[in-house]
Amino acid sequence: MAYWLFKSEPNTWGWDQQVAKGDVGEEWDGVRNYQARNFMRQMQIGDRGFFYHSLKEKSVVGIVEVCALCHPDSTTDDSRWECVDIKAVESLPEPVPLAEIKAEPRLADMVLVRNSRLSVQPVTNAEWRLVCEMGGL
DNA sequence: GCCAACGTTGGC
DNA sequence: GCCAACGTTGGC
Repeated sequence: MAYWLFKSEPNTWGWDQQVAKGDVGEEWDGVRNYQARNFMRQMQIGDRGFFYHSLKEKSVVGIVEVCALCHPDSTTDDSRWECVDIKAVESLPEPVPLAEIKAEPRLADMVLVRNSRLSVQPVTNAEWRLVCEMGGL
């Protein structure tokens, strides 16, 4: 199983909305970036991901699971763009702010630190465990 | 609100 | 195929 990170502007699509969708989940649509799309193509059912709020919050707030493989993005007719579906699994007891991630030397190579603009990112097993721990899981 | 970093576009 | 110009994102 692989780990990922999904980034969203909370005023566009927030964790509360994701949770409200329940086990049905929701398309992670609107991605218009080849790198991000290519990562979504690699995802398998059951892969886990962090849900990150950008802008004012800048925190990892929850954990999601991939519940549908990559398919055409329903928000565009452009066949280049595809996305997976994800569903909320659980909230982090303690959201992990970007500042804490940056302050942790073992997380210095996280894509979130290295390339903050990429909206869908891979996360290593070690990074996953550490951020879960920092979030109180 | 500003600006740096990055990706995309289009002219040559 | 290169590179300048432009647009977008997101941290500060």
